[in-house]
Amino acid sequence: MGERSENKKELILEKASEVFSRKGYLGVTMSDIVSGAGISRGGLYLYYTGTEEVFRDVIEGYLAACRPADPGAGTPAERLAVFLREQKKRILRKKGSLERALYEYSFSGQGKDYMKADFDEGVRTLSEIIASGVDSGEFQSPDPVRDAENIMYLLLGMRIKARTFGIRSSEVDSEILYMISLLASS
Amino acid sequence: MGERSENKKELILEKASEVFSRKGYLGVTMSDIVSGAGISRGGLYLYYTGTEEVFRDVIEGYLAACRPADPGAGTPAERLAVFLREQKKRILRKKGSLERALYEYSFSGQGKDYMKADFDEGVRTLSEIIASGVDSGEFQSPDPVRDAENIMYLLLGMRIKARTFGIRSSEVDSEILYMISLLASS
Amino acid sequence: MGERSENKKELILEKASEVFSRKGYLGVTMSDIVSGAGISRGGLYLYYTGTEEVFRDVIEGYLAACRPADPGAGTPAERLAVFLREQKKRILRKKGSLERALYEYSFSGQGKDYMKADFDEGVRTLSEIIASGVDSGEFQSPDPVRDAENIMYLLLGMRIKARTFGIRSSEVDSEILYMISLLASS
Amino acid sequence: MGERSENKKELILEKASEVFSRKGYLGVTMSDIVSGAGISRGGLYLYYTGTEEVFRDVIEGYLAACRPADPGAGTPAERLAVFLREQKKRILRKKGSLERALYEYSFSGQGKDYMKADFDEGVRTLSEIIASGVDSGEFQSPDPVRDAENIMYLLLGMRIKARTFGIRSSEVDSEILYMISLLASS
DNA sequence: TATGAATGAGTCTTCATTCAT
DNA sequence: AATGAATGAAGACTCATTCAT
Repeated sequence: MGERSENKKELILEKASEVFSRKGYLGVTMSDIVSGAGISRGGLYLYYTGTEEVFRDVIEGYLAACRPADPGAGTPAERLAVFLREQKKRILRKKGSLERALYEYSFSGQGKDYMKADFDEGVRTLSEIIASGVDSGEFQSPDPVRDAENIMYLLLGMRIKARTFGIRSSEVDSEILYMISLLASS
Repeated sequence: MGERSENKKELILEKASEVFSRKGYLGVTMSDIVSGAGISRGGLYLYYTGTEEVFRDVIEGYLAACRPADPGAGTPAERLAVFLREQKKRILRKKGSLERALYEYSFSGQGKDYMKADFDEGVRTLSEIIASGVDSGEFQSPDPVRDAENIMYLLLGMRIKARTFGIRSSEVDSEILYMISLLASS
Repeated sequence: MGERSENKKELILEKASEVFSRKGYLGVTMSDIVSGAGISRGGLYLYYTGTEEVFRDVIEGYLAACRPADPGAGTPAERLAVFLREQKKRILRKKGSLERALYEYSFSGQGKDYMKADFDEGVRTLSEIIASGVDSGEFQSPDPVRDAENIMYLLLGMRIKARTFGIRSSEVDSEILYMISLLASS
Repeated sequence: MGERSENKKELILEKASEVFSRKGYLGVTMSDIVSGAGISRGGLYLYYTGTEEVFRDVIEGYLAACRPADPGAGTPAERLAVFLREQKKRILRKKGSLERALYEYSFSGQGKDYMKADFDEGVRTLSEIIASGVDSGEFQSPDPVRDAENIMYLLLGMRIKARTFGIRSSEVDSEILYMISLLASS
């Protein structure tokens, strides 16, 4: 029955993820989550005390899935390419993207700061890749952390633009190439 | 009478601006706007049909005030400095900032796309400055529009970060110096 | 319109009084009060924030109406008779009695202690009557306050009995005669 | 099995008694009873059909424990003293007192009338003690039943006062001494 | 016997919007 | 042009009760 609970939670999260993806965070009601999740109004409260709690589970799953962008293996250039490819996917993702919900939640200022964790994690991974690239002579960067932050700002900006007035795949590519060109030791 | 109406609208917008600044877009109710604006519940409907219409007037004023970043005079380097100084102010602004409301509104996908207009406007101004700098030999840039977009992404990313998990003045400065260094013809 | 508000409040209190009288305090919902008071669900909240607030207004009116048991004029024996006659009415009252609601509210321990105020008020009035009777030689009482308390306990006990398993008018009379006989200076 | 059932019932009643003592009758939910009684939600329904049925078992045990106030032996004065000492205990009892729940239940008018049975039982015991005291010349009482009822009203009033706005031990003593003094054949 | 997940009705509360004045 | 009382439709949450296991 712990088993059954987990299954139910899975179902709820699946539906909830779809809802948060479609409606963002602030506009989502318990009813929204309930309808279609094959569960009753009251039943949802057996698993979650409110929308925020549901959202936390959903967003943690989402961010965890976004994260493993660094294989940890390969040359720095390869690792960077993998990282940026994943980021591009995240920027362009239509279905199931929780970016809007994430921003609405973060703006609301309540609860955990997933955006900060996400940003910091990106900076950490990226600066490590850049630093090792500098060591190997593949990259040039007077300040790997600064360059990592710089790239994260760019990616953040593109994610926002993608969710509001859209972005084309080619635009993302263009920016990515630019980032790489700056790091490439000429 | 038309006169008096305009005065009333001014009053409403003033209060509404404060409310949207504090609570974002989605969480604002007609009551929020009414209370303190010196107008009655019903009276608000004589001027606006709902929160969205109020918001549109508010945000248009806000964005207009953010815009005049290019004096149009001076050397390209000076014009760029002015532009970026204004952008920095906008990023760091605490009181009266409508960034959160703007993003929530844009995410919601209804109505006019203020973010696109704002972004495009920035790209236009900036690319023009860069292009003239290239002409004068002050700047180097193989593709002024691309560089302008690049800078706008960075600025957008910083605005978001500032509203969610905070940004320090020195971080903004660091990024701005970096942008300038890239443009400077070495 | 202050006028209209007051009228509306009157209407609400009238209906609410009937409801509290019939269902006690704990079982009463906002819906109970709303239905029949000629007001909408939401409308009630314009006047009261919840059942407790309504109850307070209702019970204060009720207790005020129960109180003026002492005319303050006449001989002590006459004043005592008047006081006890009023108390008897209160004990036997069927329609509109708020005793049950009062006890449920007092038991719940939240908010103001109307029972204590009511009891103390009774002791005060009664002991004053007895004391003046002792002065005039009509009554004998070694300790007027003690006798007043004694009588209030009896009355309280009878009120409770009346609301739970009933009391007959003759039983009340019998007890009242007994009280008087104890005070009468033989 | 019947054995085991009885054990389960014991457990339920123990916990339920604590709950009713703390929250009265009307505010108690099945969840309240279930939690801590070491029984499941559904399991409770195997023994009881709802809170009222549980309450009936609980209150019957409580009243039975309150009752054996008359040892049936000793002089009438001794028996009276024992009776009143037990009543005083009941009035002042803090932990485990079910008076509030009893009144709430009785007021609600559903089900058996425990208060009546309790009151009548008291009158019966007391009038019998008084009558035998009159026979032996220890007491004087023109109407033992009337005096018994009188005392029961006083005790009832004090129990109520104790549960609502409190009573001091000395107040109870004072009233008890008064009762005795009235009965004492001068 | 026993479990505890699940249901759905009921209650509280808020809010956009209307309307008589 | 202006008021603010009033409405009714959501939305959040709780609870007695049922039911598959």
